[in-house]
Amino acid sequence: MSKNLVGNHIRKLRFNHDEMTQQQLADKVGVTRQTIVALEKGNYSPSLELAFRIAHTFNLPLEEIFYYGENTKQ
Amino acid sequence: MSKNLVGNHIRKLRFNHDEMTQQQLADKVGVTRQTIVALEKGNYSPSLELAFRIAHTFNLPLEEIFYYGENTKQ
DNA sequence: ACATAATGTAAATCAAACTATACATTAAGT
DNA sequence: ACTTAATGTATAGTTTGATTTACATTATGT
Repeated sequence: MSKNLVGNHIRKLRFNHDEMTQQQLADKVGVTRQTIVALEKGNYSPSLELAFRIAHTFNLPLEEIFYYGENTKQ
Repeated sequence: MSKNLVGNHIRKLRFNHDEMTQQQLADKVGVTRQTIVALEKGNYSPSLELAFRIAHTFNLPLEEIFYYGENTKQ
């Protein structure tokens, strides 16, 4: 329950960037693959710190990856 | 330990916005005053969800309030 | 001098992010 | 047919964000 209000485009971005795998992204940002899986599934929203690291990895502003709103899908 | 790598301008912004008190900001974003205190002190970085709510309250993009880097102060 | 509002600090507890491990499924290569 | 890489799913456990409560300090107003 307690639905997550933060969505993201991580999955899409992985494929736009070199077909990066979940494991590769996990390694780059310093978390486990399970964390990436959970984020892509939308199970929970990341810490701000992790969000910054992911944004940095994709060379994008944080708000182009993560979005906040009632509508889960943007 | 485990120093926090995310800083913010919350305190500055409170005074730029109507001299908003910690309690008022806490109420607006739906947390307790202690959470605001801890954030201003830099004790930890907020959840991404809370970061979005704070940014929304100040009508600013998230990255103008929160920043990531070795240098704690921006 | 007294009251009140805003802030600082601290510690116990709760809730959510994140880890670790494990196993199943699908697709691609040899 | 077999192996390997990538992904899906699940669950118990650890870490850390956030709450709650409580009390101290400083400034302002009366």
